[in-house]
Amino acid sequence: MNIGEVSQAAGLPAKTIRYYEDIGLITPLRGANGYRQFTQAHLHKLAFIARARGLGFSIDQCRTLLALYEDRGRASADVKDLARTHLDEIDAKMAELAEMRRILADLVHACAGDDRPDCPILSGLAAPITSD
Amino acid sequence: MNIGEVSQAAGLPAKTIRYYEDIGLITPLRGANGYRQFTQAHLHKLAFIARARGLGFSIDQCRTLLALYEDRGRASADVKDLARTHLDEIDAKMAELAEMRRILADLVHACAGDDRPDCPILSGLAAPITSD
DNA sequence: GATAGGGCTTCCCGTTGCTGGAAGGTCAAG
DNA sequence: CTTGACCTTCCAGCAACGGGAAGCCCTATC
Repeated sequence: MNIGEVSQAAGLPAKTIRYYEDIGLITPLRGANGYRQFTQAHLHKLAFIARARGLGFSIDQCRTLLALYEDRGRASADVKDLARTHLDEIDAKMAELAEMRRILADLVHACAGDDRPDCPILSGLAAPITSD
Repeated sequence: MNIGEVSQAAGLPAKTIRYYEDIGLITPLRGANGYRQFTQAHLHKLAFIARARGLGFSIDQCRTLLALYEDRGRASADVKDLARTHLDEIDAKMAELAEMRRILADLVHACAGDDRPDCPILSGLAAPITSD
């Protein structure tokens, strides 16, 4: 397969696939014309990466996941550890966003949003909300 | 004030403040020795930016917020629009994270996490979960 | 006056994960 | 033979800084 075809099949832009080759995630063969040649195994790997990325795993985590995937002697505990680490990262991000959201929603709620200049949002940014 | 002092007072790394100058967010004066000279007004602006960044506003949004802040004739509706846009962005990110979290948590839950190689997490990544 | 230390300056590279674009080779169809 | 869709490489850039080098500046101490 050429890159266009795997791109379609894996749901990844060709640019991304070239990038993945650059950083050593996959290593397609080359045809006589210099075109990259992908096998079903390559496609399988790319789809694997695409899904892992879709779950928010970093490229480095994907690299580790791929290595575990291809290591038939792995312990599932290792995979689970990695996944749980990532789950914690997600939870941390969600908590951070929730906190932002909470404060921001309060400010938005307090703002009249009319044509007058008084704005609790700007005031809130100009000085932290002191509750005394 | 020198950069170290405002850095402390605004809670921003000196590097960040220099960067903000680079991109035109603030324009401190310069002393005879070439050192940046910050006024209380500069500090105020930096603290404003720091809080806006803390709420997740992009640099560009901060630029707009600053402009609105300094425009005494602004309409609070403009501020509210921007804030609401950002609120929507936060909601979108949270939804995306929640969806990742949901799937990932399922996979983690299904994984024994022992020394055997069978791993639903890897299987789930290798092929999407088909419920038929 | 020399020296040590801290703070300040600029400059340039690295990060993450790509994306866009230019300049050019290749291939199949008409 | 030409057109157009592929493919190739390389270079640049995004956000929002952070690290570190090389080199002034300022103050304190001896």
